[in-house]
Amino acid sequence: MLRISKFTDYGTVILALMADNPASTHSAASIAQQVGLPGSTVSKLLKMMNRSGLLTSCRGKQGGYSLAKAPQEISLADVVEALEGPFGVTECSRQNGLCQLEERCAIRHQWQGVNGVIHNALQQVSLAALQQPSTVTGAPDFKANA
Amino acid sequence: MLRISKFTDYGTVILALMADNPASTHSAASIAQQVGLPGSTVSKLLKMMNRSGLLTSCRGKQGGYSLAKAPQEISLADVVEALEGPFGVTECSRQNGLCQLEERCAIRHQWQGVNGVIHNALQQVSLAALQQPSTVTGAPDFKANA
DNA sequence: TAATACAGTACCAGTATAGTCCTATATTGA
DNA sequence: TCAATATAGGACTATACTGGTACTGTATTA
Ligand code: FES
Ligand code: FES
Repeated sequence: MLRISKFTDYGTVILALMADNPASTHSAASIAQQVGLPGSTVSKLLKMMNRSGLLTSCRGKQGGYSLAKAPQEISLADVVEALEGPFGVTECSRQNGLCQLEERCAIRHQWQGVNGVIHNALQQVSLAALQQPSTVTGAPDFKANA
Repeated sequence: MLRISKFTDYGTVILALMADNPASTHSAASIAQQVGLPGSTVSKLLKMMNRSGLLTSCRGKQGGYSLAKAPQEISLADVVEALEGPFGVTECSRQNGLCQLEERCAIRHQWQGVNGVIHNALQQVSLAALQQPSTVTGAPDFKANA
């Protein structure tokens, strides 16, 4: 399926929650409780997003996580890449040498174009946009002639 | 990963090949040979796409598959849906009752918007467009304000 | 120094993916 | 009629990924 993993989905939910109070720090436990997911899962996600640079962390009492950047500057593309690695709609559009058809494939370049378009789409949706109701609409504008 | 399956990728390669000769019928064996994939795999894909209505088939000698519609009228979205089922970027954006967060999730609606945008993007790329070099470009035009 | 909270990683079960194989059925042509 | 061709429809396998859990270690602070 052309689908993001549940983890990434959860990640966006968590980040959206944190974006409500961008200044304060949030502990894994409190986030888990608010969002209704098992603590261990939330903890794992926070660790991953921290390692990818989306969050900053502090240990000890009063510790927790907070957003590394302003909500306007974190996009869905950032979250996807943080939790799922390099962006690629097809195996082939992400990196060379992964697809056995690469040599004789006539449409590889086209998929890379599609990949760019979708990546771009996700880049234009920030955490801040997620908080506002129904801001994400509109059809993409292609130069594809057909 | 936000990625289509290899099968779907292969499917587009096969359809693009068939779109070169939209009129004639192509046997599974000849397609496999041209595209460089194992015959059994190609056969499976053709059967799936036939059942989804993308292709028409004819058995017996001189039999084979051909496109059910003109190359201009078959989009990447069609192929994805034929081979991967209903379109949904997130578990939740596709159907109700699949995600445990549904009730308290603040951003479900936003993901559905993103889903629509991506679906739309794939709908705008047809088999005919795949054949031409570098026709797929351009950034999507969002109303998302951030 | 004890409690808190993150860091890292290993682990497991369930599921999806990619690929193969086998039997049945329809069509054609000799 | 018969044999060859070619699709129809599954069942089946091995592998990889996903979602979720558990455990050990380290930093901070009251
Ligand atoms: S390069 Fe992989 S299918 Fe085209
Ligand atoms: S409804 Fe599933 S994460 Fe929002």
